[in-house]
Amino acid sequence: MIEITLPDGTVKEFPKGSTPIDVARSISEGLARNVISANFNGTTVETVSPLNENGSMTLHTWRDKEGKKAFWHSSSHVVAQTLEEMFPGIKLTIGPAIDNGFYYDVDFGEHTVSEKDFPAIEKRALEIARGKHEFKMREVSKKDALAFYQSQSNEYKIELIENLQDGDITFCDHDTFTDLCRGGHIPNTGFIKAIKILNVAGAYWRGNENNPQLTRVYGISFPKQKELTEYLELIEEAKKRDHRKLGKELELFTFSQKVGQGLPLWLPKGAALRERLEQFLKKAQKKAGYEMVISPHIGQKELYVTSGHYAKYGEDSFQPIHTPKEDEEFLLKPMNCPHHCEIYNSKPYSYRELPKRFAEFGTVYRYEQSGELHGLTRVRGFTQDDAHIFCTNDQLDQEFKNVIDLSLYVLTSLGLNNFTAQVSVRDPENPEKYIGTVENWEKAEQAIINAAKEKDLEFVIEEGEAAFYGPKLDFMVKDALGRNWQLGTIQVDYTLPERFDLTYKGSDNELHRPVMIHRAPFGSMERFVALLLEHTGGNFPLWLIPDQAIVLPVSEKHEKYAEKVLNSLENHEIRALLDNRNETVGKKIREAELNKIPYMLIVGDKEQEEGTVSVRRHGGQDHGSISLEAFKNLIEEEINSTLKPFETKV
RNA sequence: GCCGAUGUAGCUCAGCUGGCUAGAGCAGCUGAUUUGUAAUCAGCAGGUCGUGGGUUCGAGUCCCUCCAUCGGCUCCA
Repeated sequence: MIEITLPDGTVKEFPKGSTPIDVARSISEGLARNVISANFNGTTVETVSPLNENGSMTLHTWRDKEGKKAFWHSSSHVVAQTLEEMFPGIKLTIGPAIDNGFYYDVDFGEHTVSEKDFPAIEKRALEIARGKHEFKMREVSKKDALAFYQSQSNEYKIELIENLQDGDITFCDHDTFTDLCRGGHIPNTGFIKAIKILNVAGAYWRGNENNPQLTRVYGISFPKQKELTEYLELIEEAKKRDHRKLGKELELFTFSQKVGQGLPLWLPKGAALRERLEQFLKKAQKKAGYEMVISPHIGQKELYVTSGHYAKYGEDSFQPIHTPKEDEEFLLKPMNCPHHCEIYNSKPYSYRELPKRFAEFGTVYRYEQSGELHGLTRVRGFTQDDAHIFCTNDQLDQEFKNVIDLSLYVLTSLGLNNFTAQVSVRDPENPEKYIGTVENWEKAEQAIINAAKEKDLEFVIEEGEAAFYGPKLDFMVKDALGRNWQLGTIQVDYTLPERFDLTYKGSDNELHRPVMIHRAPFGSMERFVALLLEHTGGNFPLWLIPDQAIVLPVSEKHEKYAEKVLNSLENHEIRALLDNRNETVGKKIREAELNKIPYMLIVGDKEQEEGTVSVRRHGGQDHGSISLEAFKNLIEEEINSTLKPFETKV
């Protein structure tokens, strides 16, 4: 007998050789039917593999993340089998589960696969699934594994196997299909009731652009057809929140081929919205002891050679600007830090004056690869809500924590509560990607981790995601389709102060090197507005939205009164429009709804007589006829309930 | 930059296997209507079919170049 410990702590005895499904059956028949994946002593095991020792077990169904992973991974096997049948001679590489579905990277050789092939692939894959073929794992010697893939001339699998230890190699068989696989499958293919091939895309072998490019086939599968339908509907709904679509509809920003790709043009409503965001942050920053500075949009090439940016990005940047004078070169500024270092350098500092906190809404230009540009989230010209804090080593910890507070204030004030905090550190494999001493890197990484811990911030550590000059704490937010974007960032930097020879006079009357914190709570105005659009669907908080109210006169007779109302709103600093077109009230309401204007003020005979406005909230809620004073209070209350002032200890 | 797809009026889209002066709805303009909580009616105007080239008697439709956009990959100071 063996003892199995379940997640709730209970221990049950089973005959040696029992399977996770047997364990599930001991709990309930229903669970036994639904269990599709299991974890034994911390590793994923097959639901049908015999257990021969004591241990702790977690069972997974479609409802949890691990279950979905097994489900989608298994589906990738079925799709791979289908592709191999339909396109003989292709070379399979890897096919993992992802957050939403799975993919398989395939070298299609002579074949091409396109959207037209999807229905046929889906049909055949489902046929295979219906066969209820069991997934069976078996151990294979390294020699046999290599021989298997040599017979298929599959250099990719051979490369994978060569990096594995003999004895650790397993194959998974189902139906006629065999794949190199470390396991984690559903019991059989019959659980898969719906399969959708979503798209194909290029992907480099092992993620390296010097390697051959494979075709990545993305798909998703479900245990019920209905769930697939619902998923596809969800995607359609999400597309309606696409910031590119909303930005156009709400007249916030645009792009022009003539101006150039990746160079956003902010329209009046968008510019006003952005201005409001900037004011919001400036107010908080003032409280937090920042001083505003301004620096030019270009700088001498030497400036970026000093900072190290030129060596790192010079070739891939906008190329230098030349002047009538020979040998004179300027670069469009790709970041503000070197300028701020020189601002710091404009005078000597005593330790008593630190920290210095220089803030600037600095517009920068980066020549992003054309294929990377994406709406307002990835552009070539953008404005960072940048600031650089110059402080002593002793102040670093507190300063960093203060910046975390400010960043959290920004995110939560705007309702972006579903962020992930990510500590981005060096890639230990590629030290040549970074500048600065190992000692300083360790100090900087430790400072960030300590501050994040002290702030009780839940965070993940990502290796290789650091900036080339220092580690950072990033706040990641997902867009409507679930893609992760970096918004706020806080970075600790010991390197630039060295390179720019920044100093301060300490209490010991000696010169010391300050530490530098780079930070941007929004990240960039462009990306922040984009994510905010996708999260709110264009229904911005009242304090931020371009037009807060619109006055809708019932007929021409009420135009005078409507103008009076508008005037009064303006006097109360309520941003309002007047729709005095010769249209029906129904139509004006419809358009105001489509334009997502929060409050519609309908004025007709009744309101004119009583000196009131009939208030309709976006979405249809009726506040009835109330006085302008009451409406003003309504707006004020709503704003005060969402926009709290920044509290700080500084 | 790479792989794949897309590009017709301000917007959303139709235009079958190449064949008369390229269509619709919305938006716009003009006029009528004077409207009470998500579309009043009529008329008018609007496109060198992303760009340049080619094939053809004939190209929105087929082929090539470039540009832009979309989905990924790589990159992201």
